[in-house]
Amino acid sequence: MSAAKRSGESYPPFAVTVDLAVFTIHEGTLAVLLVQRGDDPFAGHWALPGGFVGIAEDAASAAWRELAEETGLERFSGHLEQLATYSAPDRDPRMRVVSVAHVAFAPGLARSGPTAGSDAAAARWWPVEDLGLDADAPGEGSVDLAFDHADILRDALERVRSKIEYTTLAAQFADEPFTLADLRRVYAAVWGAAPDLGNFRRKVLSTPGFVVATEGRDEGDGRLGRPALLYRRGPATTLQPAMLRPDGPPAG
Amino acid sequence: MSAAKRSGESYPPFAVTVDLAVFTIHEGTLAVLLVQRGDDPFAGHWALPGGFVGIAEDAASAAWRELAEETGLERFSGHLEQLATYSAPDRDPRMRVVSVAHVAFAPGLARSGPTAGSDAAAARWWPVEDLGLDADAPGEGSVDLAFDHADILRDALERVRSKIEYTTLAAQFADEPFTLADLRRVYAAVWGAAPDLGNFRRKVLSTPGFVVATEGRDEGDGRLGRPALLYRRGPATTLQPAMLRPDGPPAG
DNA sequence: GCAAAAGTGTTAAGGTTACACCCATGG
DNA sequence: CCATGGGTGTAACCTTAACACTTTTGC
Repeated sequence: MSAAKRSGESYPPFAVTVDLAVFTIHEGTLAVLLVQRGDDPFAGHWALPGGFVGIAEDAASAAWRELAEETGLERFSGHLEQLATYSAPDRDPRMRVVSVAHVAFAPGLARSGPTAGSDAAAARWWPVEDLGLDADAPGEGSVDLAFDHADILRDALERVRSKIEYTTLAAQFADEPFTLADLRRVYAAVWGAAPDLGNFRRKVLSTPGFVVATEGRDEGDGRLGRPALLYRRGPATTLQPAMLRPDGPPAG
Repeated sequence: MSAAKRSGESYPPFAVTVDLAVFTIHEGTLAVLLVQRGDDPFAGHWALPGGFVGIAEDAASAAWRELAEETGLERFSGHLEQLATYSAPDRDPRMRVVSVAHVAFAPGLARSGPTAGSDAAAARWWPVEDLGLDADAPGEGSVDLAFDHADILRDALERVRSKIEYTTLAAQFADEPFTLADLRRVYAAVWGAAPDLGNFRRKVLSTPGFVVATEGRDEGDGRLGRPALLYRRGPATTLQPAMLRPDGPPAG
């Protein structure tokens, strides 16, 4: 190894890809973008969107490029970050592929339709609860994903769930301007349980720069009840102390 | 892109390496293992140990293998985890290399000498404070590391510093059996500031499974004062709520 | 007025901070 | 008996959890 590194000898060639777990909130539930594979291996199975890293770009650039292609959005306004790298030797039967997985999320992606610029056979937003990721036994009632994408998606989900605990990224899921109830629904969708209303407002409003108030009120057409104040995302990035999930983070 | 993926066309070939940021506590300070490069590029510069990922192994296996080779230890008893992947196109002038960086730490590594099984030109433990990582301007008083290893090391340091906040991994830095003062010195070395004595003990002892008491006492030879009780690592992995650093985590 | 949704208050419990203080041991 | 390090106690403060309650709107 270092011998090869020092002398510039031959080294094993790899393909390097990025895979994307793109989340959005659609009709109150957390949804992830999946594409259906046309060819073997795993023909017909659903998979995370992704593609090869080009010879002159880094993984982050490749991820941004794929994101634009798959979502059909020129300017993706949300958040993208590296998750982890998956490198099991048998993860792709055709060749030796190392995948740098990324997590992305943004508001309202599901509205414009995912297939706009996608070159996949089919693409759709799946509510994560319909994927049966928590079930230990795959098969019944669950979608079995291609390659190791179920592992990646599980890790991505946990990343998102924990990240909104100690950062302000939840606001990235909300369409601007948003009400505090909208923001709370983001937490409810991602965590599966809503934080206490009163404590939630206090937390958000007492964190400087989490949200900034606007002049407007939520004057919906047929909506009931008192109109809520509208907010935009503020400059703050971290929450301290963290917002706690109603049931707490998983052990381990 | 996905066209290539679907049809099995040609793809850009990459070299994939692992780089290791291996930490230990040596004489009360946090130290990292670096190797001195013998050849260009960056001949004479210090670098993180690492090597190519083999064609039949995953990145974690490669990291464990390198760890054993570089530290000369057959059974590495500490902790190893993936950090992130670094993939800038120009990070290695010779070829297109993607590196999956890992973080490792264990107690007492510096005692046995790092060069035992290493194939590097030279290897030594560097106190992290001597590396000048915090300085924005490299050069004066700081070691300039090869490739993007200063970036990797900065990220690795922040990972370790934050990880001991909410996990019991600090105990992985301590030789068993250890006193609570030993464990507190781990936090002091990693954070650069010691947590309050009384609060620290209460926190550790009130977290079930962080440490387990032993029968023994610390009966040193020429040591002064009251002998401390000795503990071993317990089965717990997470701390909740987290142990807070004296000055708090960095913003951003 | 009534239902619905937004927004405010209140109190008990528990954790943290920042100390001061006491205990055991070697010289 | 004194220095040294180990170990305990405590009061002010802050945050959270879990509610009950009030306000504003549309019908």
